[in-house]
Amino acid sequence: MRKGEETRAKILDAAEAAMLAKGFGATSIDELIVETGITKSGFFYHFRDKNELAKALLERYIENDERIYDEIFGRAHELADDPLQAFLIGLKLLSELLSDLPNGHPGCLVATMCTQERAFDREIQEMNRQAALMWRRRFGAMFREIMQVYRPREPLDADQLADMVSTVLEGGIVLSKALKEPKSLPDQLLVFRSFVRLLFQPAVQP
Amino acid sequence: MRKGEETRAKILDAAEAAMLAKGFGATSIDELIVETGITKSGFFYHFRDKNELAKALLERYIENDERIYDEIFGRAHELADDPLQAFLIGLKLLSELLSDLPNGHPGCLVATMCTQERAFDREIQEMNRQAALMWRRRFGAMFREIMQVYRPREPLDADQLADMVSTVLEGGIVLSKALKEPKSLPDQLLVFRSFVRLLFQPAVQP
DNA sequence: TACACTCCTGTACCGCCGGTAAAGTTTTCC
DNA sequence: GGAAAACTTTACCGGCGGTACAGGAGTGTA
Repeated sequence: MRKGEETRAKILDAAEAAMLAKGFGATSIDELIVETGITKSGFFYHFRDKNELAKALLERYIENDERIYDEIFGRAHELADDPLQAFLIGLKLLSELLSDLPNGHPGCLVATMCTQERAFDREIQEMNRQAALMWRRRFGAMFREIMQVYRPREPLDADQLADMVSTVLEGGIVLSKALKEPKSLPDQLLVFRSFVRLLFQPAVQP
Repeated sequence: MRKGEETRAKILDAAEAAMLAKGFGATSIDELIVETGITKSGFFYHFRDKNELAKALLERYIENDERIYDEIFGRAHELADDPLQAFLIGLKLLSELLSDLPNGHPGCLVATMCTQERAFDREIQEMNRQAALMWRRRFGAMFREIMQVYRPREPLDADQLADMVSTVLEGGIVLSKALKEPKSLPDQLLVFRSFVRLLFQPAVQP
């Protein structure tokens, strides 16, 4: 039982790296079993087919993603009581974490599965949707907290602002990859951070 | 000659739709020739291999993309002399254009080829990079114009702001697809528009 | 009118890949 | 020690990307 999960994890690790680099279709089961040191039948013992693999992959990815956000914004809330300050600190911590990735962000599985949506079944598309909705709920709650203390200078919706976090992250990943500039992603996040600060901080001087 | 270009265009049309929907790997040449009403040999007469097809596809896509931006921001500059107003009008026009797409944005080829980068050769990766750099130059020039008239309230770099346009577009496309909410993309663009207005418009009241 | 050139079709073939089937073997855990 | 889990082995299938090459139809041109 323990051994099985280990092998499964090894397959998922290899698959995740390959899928993020080459996409779903270009990642062959054969290459995964070579990298994992397993036979083809061994692979199909763990996953009924490639779609099942994709599902397991996405599930694990989203869980990990949530864990990271929990940690970062949890830490941010320890460092500041004010909801705006906590959020700004969270964005900074996230930007620093992304800066520290040596080869840049490896890519977002949600995004790769969105840009290849018709290659996956409805269940996966629904998982993707739920992931995006969870991001909206998470950051939306933060913006609503902030709005109870600060009045935004522009009448923007908390959910739309929350979506902007996801947008900047997903867009920043794409741009970083296109430009081959890993710094772009953390930089874009800091630009967004400036916007948020500008939106909620009271106007300075007369 | 005329006939050949026509067939070529038909292949590219079918390929673009399929690639944006399913990705590169999941799009088979066989399905393209069925849709185009051509034989397999006929396909390989036009494109040496699948990578050649991808290259032609990307080239055409980027040209069209540039044309659209030329039109929209050209029109915006006709409607306002002030560079900030022109840019804000341009974003609004772009948002409206994206709102009018009945099934939402079909996806960005640059993004799909970035999220599957290792499936393509270096030439394509370089084309992608050049496309992102052109966006940066285009919007960077606009922000520099704006900055000659308005002082930003936060010390942000024109190129980073330019990249933010690409980020919001690419990220908005991903989010729209994930959420299955076509409105998200134009909405996110309008949120960004509010940020730009906030950044450059002088503070109201003492 | 003939030729050259573009734009294909037809046929036959190759190896990789996703997937199936089923029987057998080793490893792990209780 | 025995059952269940975790595989291996072998054999096979059809689809797909790609190659090779011969042939043919339509078109502009000398």
